[in-house]
Amino acid sequence: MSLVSILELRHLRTLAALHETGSVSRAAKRVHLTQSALSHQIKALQTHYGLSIVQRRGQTVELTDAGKHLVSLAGKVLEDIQATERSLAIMSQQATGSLRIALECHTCFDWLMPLMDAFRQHWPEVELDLVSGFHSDPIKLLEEGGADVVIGSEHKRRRGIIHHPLFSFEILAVLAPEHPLRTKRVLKAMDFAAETLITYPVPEDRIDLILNVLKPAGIQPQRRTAELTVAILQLVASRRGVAALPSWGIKSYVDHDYVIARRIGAHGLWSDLYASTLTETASRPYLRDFLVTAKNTCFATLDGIVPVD
Amino acid sequence: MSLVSILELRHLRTLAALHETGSVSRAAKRVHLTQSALSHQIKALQTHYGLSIVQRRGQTVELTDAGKHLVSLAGKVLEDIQATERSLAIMSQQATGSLRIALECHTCFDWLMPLMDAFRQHWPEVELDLVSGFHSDPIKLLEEGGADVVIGSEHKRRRGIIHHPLFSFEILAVLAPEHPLRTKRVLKAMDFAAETLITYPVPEDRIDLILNVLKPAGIQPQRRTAELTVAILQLVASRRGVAALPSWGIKSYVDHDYVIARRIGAHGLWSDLYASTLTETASRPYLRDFLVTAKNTCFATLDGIVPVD
DNA sequence: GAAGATTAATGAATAATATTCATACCTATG
DNA sequence: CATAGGTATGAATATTATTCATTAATCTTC
Repeated sequence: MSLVSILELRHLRTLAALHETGSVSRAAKRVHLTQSALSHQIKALQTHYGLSIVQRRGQTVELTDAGKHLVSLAGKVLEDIQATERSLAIMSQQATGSLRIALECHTCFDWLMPLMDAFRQHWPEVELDLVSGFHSDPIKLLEEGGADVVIGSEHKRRRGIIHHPLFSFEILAVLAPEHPLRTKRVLKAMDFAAETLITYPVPEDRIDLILNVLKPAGIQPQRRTAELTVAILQLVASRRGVAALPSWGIKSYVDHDYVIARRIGAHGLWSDLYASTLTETASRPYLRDFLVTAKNTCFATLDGIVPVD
Repeated sequence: MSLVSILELRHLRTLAALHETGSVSRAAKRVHLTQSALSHQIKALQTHYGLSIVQRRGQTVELTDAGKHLVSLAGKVLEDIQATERSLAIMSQQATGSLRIALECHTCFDWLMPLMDAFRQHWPEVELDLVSGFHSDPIKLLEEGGADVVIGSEHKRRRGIIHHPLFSFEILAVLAPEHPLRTKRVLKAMDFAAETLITYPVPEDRIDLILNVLKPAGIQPQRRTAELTVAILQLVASRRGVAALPSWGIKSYVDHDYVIARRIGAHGLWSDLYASTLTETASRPYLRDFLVTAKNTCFATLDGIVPVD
C-alpha cells in the first residue's frame, strides 16, 4: 500500500464498464482496451487497497462489496465530470448548432425518446429534431445537410463521414406462442420458406434476415409490412406471420408471453448499430456528448447488447 | 478536441494544488512534480477543451473561469474519492489502532485542533490522543511506543523512522509596535544582542533563532519563557522583550496591530515541519489520511507556508 | 537602470508505466 | 471430452508523462 493514491479515472471508467457489462471481456470492449489490460488494472487496485474488488464466480466475475463502493464512486465522479465538461463546451461557444436525427431503424424509437429528453435538458441551445420519413440513402442526407446524425446499420467507409459504433445486437425470430416452430431452439433459413414475414416498410436490402440469411439460401417468403413495432407484434401474435426484430425491442412482449423468440442460425443473427455524422460534426462537443450518453443509456437499459467488435 | 476525454485525476490534483498555491511552481512542489510537468499538463487540457484554463498575470498565473470550473470539480471529486478510500480502509480492517500525537512545536495547537476534530469524525475507531508534556527526545517516544506520530522539525535519518514533510514556514521576529527596531525592514543577529528573547520553555537547541542565527554570531540575549503563544505575545506587546514565531501563528495579531513582525536575515529564517512515525505506522491508512488532510488543511488555512523543498 | 532572482513556456530526451501479446488455466456446455 | 468462452499473469512493447535544458518575461534590489 503506497503513500499516495494510484487511483485514476481510467480505473473508474473500467469499473463502471465492468458493472454495466458484468464481465471483464465485455467491459474491455466497452472501453476499447483488451481484457488483459483491465485485468491488470483491477489487480493493481486490489494490491493497492489490499482488498479484492472482484471475485471469480465460475466463468465470469462478480463485484465484491469493495468493488461496489468503487463503482458507486465511479458513477458519481464520472457524472460530475460530464457535467463540468458540458459547461466547458458551453464556454467555448460550441454549445449551439443543430442535431437533427434521421432514423433508419424503426425500433430505435424505444430508446431514443428518453435520450432526447435528457439531451434537451443538457443542451438547451441545440436545435434538436427528428427527421421523419424514409430515405433511400440516409447518408446522403448528411452530405446534403438534411440531417446531422443518421442512426442505422450502414457503415461503409466514405470520405467525410464517420460511423460511430453504438452497439451490436441480436435479431431474433418472433413467433406466436403456439406456432409449430416453437419446438425448435434455433431456426434456419428453410424454416421461413412457408412463412409470411412481417417487416417494417423498408426495401429488402435493408432487412438483415433477408439479406444475410434468406437470400443466400435462395428463400423468398411472403412479406407483409407494418409501421410500428406493436403492430408487427400484434400480427405475429394473431398468427399472420413471423417477424425478426432486435432482442431488446421485444423483450417485454416475450416476458409477458405475448410472443416467443428464437435464435436465427447457430450463432444468431447479429447486427451493428452506428451513428453516422459528417467529420466536422463529429468534433462538436454536444455531438460527442450525445454519443456517449446514447451508449451509456443503451448499455444500461437494453438487455443483451454488446459493444461493436 | 479528441473524441474521448483525456481528463485524469492527475490533472484534477494538479488543478487543486494550483488553486491552493496560486502558482505553477509551488503547485508542482505540492504534487511532487516539476513545474514543467504541470505546464505540460495544463497545456494538454487547454488544447483538449479548446479553452484557456490559466492566464499569465505578470510573473504568476491566474485561473480563468474555465479553470475555476475544473477546480471546483476537482474539489468535489477528490473529496468523494477520499471518502471512498476511507470506507475501503475500514473494510480492510485497517481502520483501528491508535494515533497518539506528540507535539514538539507549541504553536501547532492552532491548526491541530480542527484537524483532530475532523479526524475523529472520519475514523471513529481510532484512538486519538495528544501526548502532553515536554520530551527531550520525542523520536524516542515513537520507538518506545509512547506516541504514534511526532510533529516537529527534527528530520535526521534514523532507521525504522519516517519523517513525512508537512510544510516549510518562515519564523518572524515579533516586536511591540513602537519598538525601536520597527524602522528596520530586516533584523540581523546583532539586533537581538540587547533584547530579551521570549520563547516557549524548551532548550536552546530547539529554538531555531538561537541555533541558526544568534549562536553562530556569538550573541546570547536574555531569555524569558512562557507556555502559550498568547502569553508570549502579551509580553512582547508590553515591551518585555521580542519573540520569534511562525508567520502563521501571529498573523491575526499582526493584522490587528497588536504587534509587528519583521524578517530575520536577508532571506528570512525558515524552518520545516515534519510528522515522524515508525515505518510500520506509516503504512496504516488512517495515518496516511491524517497526513494528507493535515497538509490540505494547513495549506488551505495557514498563510505563507510552502511545501518542503 | 542594470543585474539578479523568480516564474512560466516549450521542444527534445528520457523515464515510467499502461497496454498488448502469448499463454496457461478454469468452467460451462453440447 | 473436446470446444468455446472466460480470466490471470509474466514478459515485451508501445505509449505517454515527466524531466532536462533553455528561452522569454516579469519583478526586485542595489
